[in-house]
Amino acid sequence: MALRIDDMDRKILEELQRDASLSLDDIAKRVGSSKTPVWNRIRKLREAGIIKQNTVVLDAEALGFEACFFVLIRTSEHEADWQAKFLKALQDRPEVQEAHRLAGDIDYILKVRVANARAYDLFYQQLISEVRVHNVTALLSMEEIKSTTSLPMFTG
Amino acid sequence: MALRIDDMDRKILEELQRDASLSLDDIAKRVGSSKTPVWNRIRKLREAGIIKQNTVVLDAEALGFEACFFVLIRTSEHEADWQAKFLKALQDRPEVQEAHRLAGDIDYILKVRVANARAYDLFYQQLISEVRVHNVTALLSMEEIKSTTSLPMFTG
DNA sequence: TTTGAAAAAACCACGTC
DNA sequence: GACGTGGTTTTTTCAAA
Repeated sequence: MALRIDDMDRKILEELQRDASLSLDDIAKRVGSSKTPVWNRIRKLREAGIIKQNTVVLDAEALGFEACFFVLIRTSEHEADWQAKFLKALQDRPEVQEAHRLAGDIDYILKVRVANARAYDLFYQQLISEVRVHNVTALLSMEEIKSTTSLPMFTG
Repeated sequence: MALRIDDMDRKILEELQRDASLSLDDIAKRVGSSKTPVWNRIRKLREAGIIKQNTVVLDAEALGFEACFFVLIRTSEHEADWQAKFLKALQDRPEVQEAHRLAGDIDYILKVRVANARAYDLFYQQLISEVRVHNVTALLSMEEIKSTTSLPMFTG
């Protein structure tokens, strides 16, 4: 689990984040190594869970998801069973792309992607009918200025 | 550009989102088709820009990114050159994973991933020294309840 | 859409340092 | 231990039917 990551690993991860469809040879060339060590490192990173998933990034708008909301939630309930129910509701809804429990005044933030405002309202109505929440504020995104899943490998 | 997407495309995209490392044969089996048509569809989806990127999802905590903030920004400036400068500042910072321009009271929301609270403060100080903002609220994530990049292909 | 064949890439065993 | 070479197997790619 506590895998030691060195600069070579970081370089490989950087390349994979940028383009996971590169061949081993290409990655090896870019990071200044060769096939086998790169392959072994990727396998280790995968087994250690550092690399969690191989996926594709899709164009949300082209697929009809034209609205994106950030939802700020305050609740007065903090009991375990309420939390479990709330959590399950979020997990079950594919519109919810992110959900965080927060410190401070606001208890939760969600990122919700839907076709349009109507679809958001449907989502919202269903959610509040399932779990009790004290206060909900929806922030509507007008423009996605930046969106990346990449983590910076060489912060410095 | 205006590629017509059918259910078979959607099934393929669903599989690719779940695991982009599957072989064509495996995908074909899962979606009830065979290699060549699946390959042709993927190529088209790629060329049409529906599939934007192949990437890996990494374990942020394992890589030392232990803090995640949502930053709400209000500004009094709405001129073009201020906006361009602000936009560039966000693009240039790898800590900023998402940035949206919002409708309403709050002008922008950012999602920022950093090593710790100290690193966030550094980021914050640098940002406000570069661009003028009226009001900034940082929401600290205590727990990532859900995180997915997957779009639901069969909303219904 | 299926078949199939050429090219490329992944995977893995062995030898080297 | 980590790296490199090379060979086998799988997969991708793209014919042609």
